[in-house]
Formats: sequence, C-alpha cells, structure tokens
Amino acid sequence: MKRERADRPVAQSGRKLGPRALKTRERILRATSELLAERSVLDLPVVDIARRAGTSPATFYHYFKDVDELALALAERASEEMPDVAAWIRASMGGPDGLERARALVDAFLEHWDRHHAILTLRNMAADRGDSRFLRIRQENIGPVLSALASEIKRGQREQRISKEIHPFAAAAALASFLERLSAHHRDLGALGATREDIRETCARILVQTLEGSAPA
Amino acid sequence: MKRERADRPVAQSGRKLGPRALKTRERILRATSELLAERSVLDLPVVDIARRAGTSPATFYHYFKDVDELALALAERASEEMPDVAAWIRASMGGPDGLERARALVDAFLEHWDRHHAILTLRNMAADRGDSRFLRIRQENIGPVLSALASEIKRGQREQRISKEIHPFAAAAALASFLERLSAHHRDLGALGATREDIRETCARILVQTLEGSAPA
DNA sequence: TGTACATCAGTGAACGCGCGTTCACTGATGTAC
DNA sequence: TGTACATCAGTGAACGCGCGTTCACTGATGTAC
Repeated sequence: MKRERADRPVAQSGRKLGPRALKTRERILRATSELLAERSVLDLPVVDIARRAGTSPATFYHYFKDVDELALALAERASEEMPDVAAWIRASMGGPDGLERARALVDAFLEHWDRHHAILTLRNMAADRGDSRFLRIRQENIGPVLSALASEIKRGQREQRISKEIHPFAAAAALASFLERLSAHHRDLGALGATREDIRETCARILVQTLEGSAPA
Repeated sequence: MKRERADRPVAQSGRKLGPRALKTRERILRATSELLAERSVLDLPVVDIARRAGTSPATFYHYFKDVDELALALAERASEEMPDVAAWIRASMGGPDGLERARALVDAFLEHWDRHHAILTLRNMAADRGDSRFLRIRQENIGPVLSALASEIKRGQREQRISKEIHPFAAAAALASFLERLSAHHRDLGALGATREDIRETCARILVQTLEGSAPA
C-alpha cells in the first residue's frame, strides 16, 4: 500500500503535486466531509463527491485510488487532532481536583467527536467490519488511552483501592467504550432529558469512581 | 409499512403462506443469517442469498420486499430472544448476593450477543444510520434496560448512596453502552489478555459499584 | 519580451459490471365431484 | 378412485439503472533561450 502522509500528498501517478493540484485535492477532501455530514456513510459515490467539489470523476482518480483511500486520508487527519487524553489520565484522577481533571478530559473527548463525528463513525464502522487500515488508525488513537486507563487501574490495585478481581484492560475497555459511545451519541440523549453538561459530569464521575475505587468527594 | 409478525408471515402478494412456502421462507432467513456471519454486513446481495437458500432471486421477492425487510425480520426475531435484563436490574444489585446477580446479568447479555452477533450489529448500524424501523426495534430492546438502570440510580440518590450530580439516564446510557460494546467485542479483548470470564467479572463489578455508589464487598 | 516546448491539471463521454427487479411461464399441490 | 380445475409455489431469462473506472483528448502553467 502506498503510505500517504498528510503533509506530502502525491498523485496516483506518483508525481508530486503542484499548488494548483493541492487545492483541488483539498476541495475533494472537503467536499467529502460535507457529504459525509449530510448523508449516510454508505452513500458516498465518486460522482457525487466530484460534483460537490466542482470537478469531474476523472479528476478524482488523479488523487485517490478509490473512496476508501479518501476516507482513510480524512480519518488520519481527524485522528491527528485527537487530544492527548492518555496524558490527562496519567496525571491521575485522585485528590481534590481529580474530578475537575476528569471533567476536562471528558469534555475534550466530547468536543473531538463533535468536530469529527461523521468521519470517526465511518472509521469505527470500517474497523468493525475488519478493514485493517482503519483498524490501525483506530488502534493508534485508542490504544494509548486504553493503556493509560489500565495502568491507573493497576496502580489502584497495588494501593488496595481496587479489587484484584477486576481485569485492568477489561475495565479500561469498558470506560473507553462508554466515553466513545456517549460522545458519539450525546445528542440523542436529549430525548431522555440529559444535556451535554449532564453527560460530561456523569461520565467524569463514573470515571473517577472506577479508577479510584470510591466516589469523588 | 406492512407490519410483519413472526408467527404470521405473509407473501408480498398478501396471501397467507402454506407449509411448503413457510419452509422456503425459513430457508431464506437461515441463509441470510449464515451469510451475515461469514461476510460484511454491507455485502448481502439478493442473488447470493437466493443461491445460498437453494432458490432463485425471483422467489426471494415472493417473501420479502427487499433485503432490508428481511434483515428487519431477523432483527425482530433476535430481539425477541433478548433476556429480561430489566427484571434482573430491578431485583437490585445491593446486599451480599448483588454481585452474583450482576454476574448473571452480564453473562446473559454476553450470551445473547454471542448468539446473534451479526444481526445485532446490523441492527445497530442501521439504527445509527437513522433508519426508523431499526431504531424502533433497538429502542424496544434497550429502552427497558435504560429505564431500569435509571430507576436504580434514582433510588441510590434518594438513599444518599449516589451523588445528585449524576444524571440517572446519562449513567444508565453509559452502563448500557459498555455492556453492549464489550458483549459485541469481547473476543477482540483476548489480544489484551482478557478472557470472557474477566470481562464478565469486570463488567459486573463496575455495574454494582455504579448502581450502589460503592464497590462490592 | 516573445516564442517554442514540456509538463501539469482537468475532463466529456463512453464502457461495462454487478445487481435489483420483473415478466411470463412451468410445475406442484390441493379440492370438488 | 379417477379426472378436471383452481390455486400455490417456484424460476430462467432478460431488462435496466447506478455507478466505478478509463481513455483520449484539451487547456493551463511553467521554463528555456
């Protein structure tokens, strides 16, 4: 597979791109983002992308092998903007301002999803489907978060705050799961009377309680 | 939309089905389940379903309007087998055998997903995509679980075990999210050294801790 | 400053595949007498 | 028990749409002298 770096895009022919070409490529990426936000992830034909970008299908193929590759480029770009949640976690949720740090963390997660909802959904669907390229991106994004969470659990276990019966990575996966899912779907919870703030607060508290072994003060 | 009951299937023409026809219909449903388990949810052409069922595309259309409707029938069937998790939750997780009840609950959830993994994934994807028919089924399935969880949280808040800052439905959604996600993906966690038992135990403990406000004994 | 040429960038139009869907028909099963 | 007829169940073959993809070409931009 031709590995594509965001800062060094290349035409399908392998030639480097001039400034005009870069702009066109950018228009195609942007058009795809827009379409993605407007309709289903499964309904993304080359023709429509090209039309939206004000160009032709033939041009599309100068820049991308197929729609998947384009989606991959978008997913990589979105993933790069993922906040460094792992660092926050390592800063620990204990002590008096632990809850405040947890809130900031959840908030960053929510915001990241708000900004890239469509493409992150696509990335996860493709990964669930088993596509190794999207799995890799997802793994690079979530992996460090899982590790950081698991480390905190282990620390809690050493310090006797958390039961040894809990499996650090299973717990980490559980926490990451609901963080991600609620971030992706927090709007739907409005129907149940939960605002974005409610979700942030609730997630932060469950997070602290699980990592610390007891509810925050 | 023609509402279809599992016990009273009807041909597209509206006629009732004889025993021979019922068998054919059943073969088509089964063939679809098999294909679903073998390949991506997005790759399910009528021709392949018919071939696998040992019949022809034309026959397919005697029984179903399109693949979506067929998937809907499968999803309804799978949903009917959902264990009554809500009842378990209302039985409470408190007291000495609360943890044991939580384990049983998580186990039932895991088993349900093991049995119907492919079609439940399809159901959730279709619901996420915004398809109202699949949303309805999903809602009928998860709704009672959410309500039961939220009620327990509220009870905990009345009894001062749980902070008022937590939003009952947000917390319920968080718990249901990770239960569902880990049930769907528990095999992938093997790579991180977590067995099915680890996952069951860990989920059960997080569940109890969140609903009770403190870790189980 | 102008001209010739090379390369870059873009595209209209067509081709063809896969697949959903339907039509006109055949064969199987049941029922009346 | 046999025959005629109605209805049920199933299908081969074709049609046509949507879409991915490519080809042969045009226009734009840069460079050499």
